[in-house]
Amino acid sequence: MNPIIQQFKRYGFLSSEAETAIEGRTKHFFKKKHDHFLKSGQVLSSYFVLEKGLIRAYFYRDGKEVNTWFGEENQIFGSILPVYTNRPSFENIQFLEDSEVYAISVEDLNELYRMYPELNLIGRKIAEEVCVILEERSISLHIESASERYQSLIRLQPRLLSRINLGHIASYLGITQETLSRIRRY
Amino acid sequence: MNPIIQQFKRYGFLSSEAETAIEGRTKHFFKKKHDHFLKSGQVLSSYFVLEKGLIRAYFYRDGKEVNTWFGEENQIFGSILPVYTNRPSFENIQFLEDSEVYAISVEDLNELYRMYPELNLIGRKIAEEVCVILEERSISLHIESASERYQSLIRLQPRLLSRINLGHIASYLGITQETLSRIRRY
DNA sequence: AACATTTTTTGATGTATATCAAAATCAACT
DNA sequence: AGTTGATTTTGATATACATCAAAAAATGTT
Repeated sequence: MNPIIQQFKRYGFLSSEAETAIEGRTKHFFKKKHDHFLKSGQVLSSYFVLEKGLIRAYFYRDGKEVNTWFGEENQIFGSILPVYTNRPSFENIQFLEDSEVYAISVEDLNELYRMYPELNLIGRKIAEEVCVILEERSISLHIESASERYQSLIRLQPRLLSRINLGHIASYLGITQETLSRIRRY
Repeated sequence: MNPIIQQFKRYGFLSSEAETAIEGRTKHFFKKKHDHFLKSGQVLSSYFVLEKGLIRAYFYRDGKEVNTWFGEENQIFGSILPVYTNRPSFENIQFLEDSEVYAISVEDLNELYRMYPELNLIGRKIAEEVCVILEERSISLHIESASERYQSLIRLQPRLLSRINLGHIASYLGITQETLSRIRRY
């Protein structure tokens, strides 16, 4: 089954008509390691699911890349900003491994919301779950030391550490790679 | 007009039946400065609006209070966590001025979502807007220095500074009051 | 107005993390 | 297996911010 539909069904009921409509608008494609999904400011991003693969979201600050999150299999993600404002995201999304992707564009999603208002319950649940995740992330950045943030990451997304290099992890944690190296040495 | 309804209408259409149902479930009350709205873990929080007043949300860390956000007039807020999970928030909410409040409980809100599914569009929009705000907050904590975070606060919520003491502001920014004082001195 | 309480500022010193430079290790390719 | 480039670690030093203590200023109360 289309993994977007599979993810949607975790949040609420989907009529078979809505399911068919989503099916017809789902894009399926493959990307190579280092490819970009979205160039910031170019394309409206959308919700998507990795059947297989790994991605990072990042933006530029003083010419340097800053990672904001990582995505693995069996998650639904995308930028909320374009869904909410209909404007492009400032985030770039890059594949860190060869990946198989199912995606739905913002335009299609908004049309689906119009045609099948029942989808708004699922959209609400997804946005609410993202709020909870972002709240935890803010608190972690607000009060935890570098080493505590690293421990939190190990606890919450342990598999990431074996798939992503330490430079990317350090950037996500908001510290330098040197500091992360020293933290790991204990 | 009931300011909860007023806020809801900023996000989408509300049928007159739904409006009446919300009206009937809205609680209206007054609170004194220093009162608490919710004690964490006790009561399920809800969406609410300040007709007049000022609040802070905070939690405890190592016995000390840490502020997570402030709320003023003409905003809708509450913790998403209880709405999403139906479990109490870890946050405490305290009034920083004598306040007039309109509120709707999580139980009532969830019943309204069931009775008037159209409300899910509004709920989705609200959650999506909160996502955008939380994303900005995370980025601020991720990459900005103490002084930059202070400047961002001045830019985004200038009126807060004249209504809230510097201890509360410093806690919100994730720095000590002494550091904030030195930042302000330039 | 005088006193008590709260809030803000100042000073001295300590600590976590950044920066810069280089070495060591690992991975990829021929 | 040897060479090249990427990743990770190590060392020396700098900086932003914390901590502790106290003074100064502002605010509230009788």
